[in-house]
Amino acid sequence: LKVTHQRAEIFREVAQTLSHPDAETVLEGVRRRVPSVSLDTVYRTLWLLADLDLIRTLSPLRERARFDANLEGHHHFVCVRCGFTRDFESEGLGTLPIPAAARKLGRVQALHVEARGLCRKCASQRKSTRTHRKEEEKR
Amino acid sequence: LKVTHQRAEIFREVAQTLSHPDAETVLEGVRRRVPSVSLDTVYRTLWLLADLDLIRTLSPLRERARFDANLEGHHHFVCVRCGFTRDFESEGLGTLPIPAAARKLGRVQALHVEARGLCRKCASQRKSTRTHRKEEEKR
DNA sequence: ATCGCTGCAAAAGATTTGCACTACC
DNA sequence: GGTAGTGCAAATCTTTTGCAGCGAT
Repeated sequence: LKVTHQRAEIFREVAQTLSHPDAETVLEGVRRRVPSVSLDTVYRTLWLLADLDLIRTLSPLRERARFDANLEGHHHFVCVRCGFTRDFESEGLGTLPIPAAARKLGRVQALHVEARGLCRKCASQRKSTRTHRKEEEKR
Repeated sequence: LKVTHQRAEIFREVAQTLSHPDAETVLEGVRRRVPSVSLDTVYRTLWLLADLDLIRTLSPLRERARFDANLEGHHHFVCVRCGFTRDFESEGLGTLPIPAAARKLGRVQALHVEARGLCRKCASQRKSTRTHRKEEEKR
């Protein structure tokens, strides 16, 4: 597992910005220094770094758009292995004050809490592959 | 703006499940009752319903994968208009107890708070189009 | 010489769009 | 008859994969 020029620059690019860039944006940045890098190397490297836990993705899953008809009770439990997602409600969370640090960044309209972990099923099975959401149980 | 058979069934499908389905999954469900519906109608209808605020998407944005090298301070401010996203930290949020309702769904490893709202720039401009993240400022 | 890494090009997957057809007021 | 909604097929966009060449051990 080598620290190549490309890999170093790709990591540097993500590490040095505050903007949570997507792959395309990382590519633009890296190309200023390494004009020959290709988008697929960026993807490969980003997921590699994520596997090594050197970076994370914003959303814990690699996802397509998902929809939700529950307009209340806006907190979610998400299984980081299989994508199982359910709403939950909590008194305590409903009344959280908006943190000052968040307010500095803009006008906050709502706080959404995401509880990440393993659903019951995955917690008992524990394998190690990164799974995709087709395995999610549906009700 | 009509309530067609398809639209009613698509809404019903999302409203009746707890699983936050993606478009493909909605299609499967609706097809049991309306075999002729097509995937593009499902998409069109889902986004229509979202525009009407009858349903929501799980993530506030229509997004591609985004990456993050900050492994601490895991809370995010997200501008629902332009996608501007920044970390923020907060003492209070770090010590939140894990809600019992979440614990029922699985083994919770961490709570992530997302503060949704309008960034400073969007808060001053206020237009009404759904925007995409290319407009995000990058630093 | 081998093995992993890269770039290219093509493939795959997800979502959107153009267009002609249908249904309804 | 006109307008909005649908289905189909093709287009687009994002991400992944196969493969051949390259570079470092």
